[in-house]
Amino acid sequence: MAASAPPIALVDGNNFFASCEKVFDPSLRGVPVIVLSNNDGCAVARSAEAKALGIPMGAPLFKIRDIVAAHGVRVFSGNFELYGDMSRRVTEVLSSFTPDLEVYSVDESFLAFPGMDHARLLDLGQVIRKRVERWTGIPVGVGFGPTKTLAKLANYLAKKVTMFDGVASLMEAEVRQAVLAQIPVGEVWGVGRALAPRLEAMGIRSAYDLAALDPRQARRAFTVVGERLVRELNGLSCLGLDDVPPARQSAVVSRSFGRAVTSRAELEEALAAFAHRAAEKIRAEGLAACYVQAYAHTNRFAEPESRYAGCAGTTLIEPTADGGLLIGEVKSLLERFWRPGPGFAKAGVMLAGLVPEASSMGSLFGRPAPKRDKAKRLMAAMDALNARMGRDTIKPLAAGLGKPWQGKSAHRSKAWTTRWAELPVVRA
DNA sequence: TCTGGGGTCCTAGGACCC
DNA sequence: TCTGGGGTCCTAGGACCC
Repeated sequence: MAASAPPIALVDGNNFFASCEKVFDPSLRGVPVIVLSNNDGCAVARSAEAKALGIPMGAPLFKIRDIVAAHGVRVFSGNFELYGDMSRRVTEVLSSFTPDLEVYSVDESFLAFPGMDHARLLDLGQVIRKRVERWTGIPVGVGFGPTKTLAKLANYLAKKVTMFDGVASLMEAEVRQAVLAQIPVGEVWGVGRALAPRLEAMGIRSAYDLAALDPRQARRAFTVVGERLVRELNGLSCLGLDDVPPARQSAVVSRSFGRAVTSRAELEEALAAFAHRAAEKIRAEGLAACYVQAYAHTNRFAEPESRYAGCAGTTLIEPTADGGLLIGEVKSLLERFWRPGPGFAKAGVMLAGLVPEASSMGSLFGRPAPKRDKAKRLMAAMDALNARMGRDTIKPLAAGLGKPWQGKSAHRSKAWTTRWAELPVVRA
């Protein structure tokens, strides 16, 4: 056999958001738990017990009220501050195993183990599971493969097949031969809603069928994405491990409203709040934006005749991360697409064309340097205070005090780990 | 009554230039 | 009558991911 590719592990949290809630509330053990998206809209995480009740991923809460009531399902509003912090803790534990780590999402990381003996991988996987669970309280699954795509598939098996006890490996070609035919093609990482039916129409039903496709044919039918899929499934690594996260290209802040917004002043306030938050995000990464866009639309499930979507964007004279300036921009953008009448259900602000702040050296037409520097110091002071005292300790008035447009969040748990006032209390 | 948010990559097609 | 070809850049939109 050719020198095989170094093992890659995919480690991910089981039912991550639901597990985070369980860590801090012992009464949730053995009980069905769901976590809702923003605005208490859909179930975005389900504990094993909730899955067993047949609650589908992404189910709108109003459609599962009956199941929730009948089985005493515990319902939580998304507490993303908590999940973010728990995610950071899990990553910290994982980095005790290898420096070669890519944080792929809030609940998933790829880890590389070059030179590791394949025979020892399953044991290593169990050690990882135990350490993460003991140190953070979060149960995880581990999948090993010579490529990211195969590591993802192995992770799928680790969860799906009880016998694997949370750890599986697809390092060996013979194992893949035996197993891939059992996996529906739609489970392959990168095969989504649109691609799966097209593949099935071609008679490609399993991961095995897809792996057997001629890469050139895959490219013709499904672009380079398809070709890469086929190669990755055959153990040829096309997707490297990014241990340094690539610089972000855009930042979006958007929200669904708690109720339809019909007042222009309210919509303007919401957009200002989003612009403020988006500016905060890019400042935290030392970036500045060259382009800003604002948008708002009515309920996307409404009758087509009554729908309206407005959107406007502008290129900035000089890159900026100044919240005050960006708030001014979105206000004038709103002027371009505002329309009285429709009740807006959701709005958002996008900052794009992000560049390192240091490279924004101003322009002939930009603001004079002293004014710009003053704004910069103001932003830095605000960020420092908010970092210490908690988000929105201070914020621009334009971003609103009342927030009548704010989404629903009726079942929020505490920010147990990130706010002093909400620290759990232990009684002996 | 009630249906998330935040990203990336890829392609097609138009504008523009030589 | 006849009306190039190729490259680049930008944007919009689709698909995918979690």
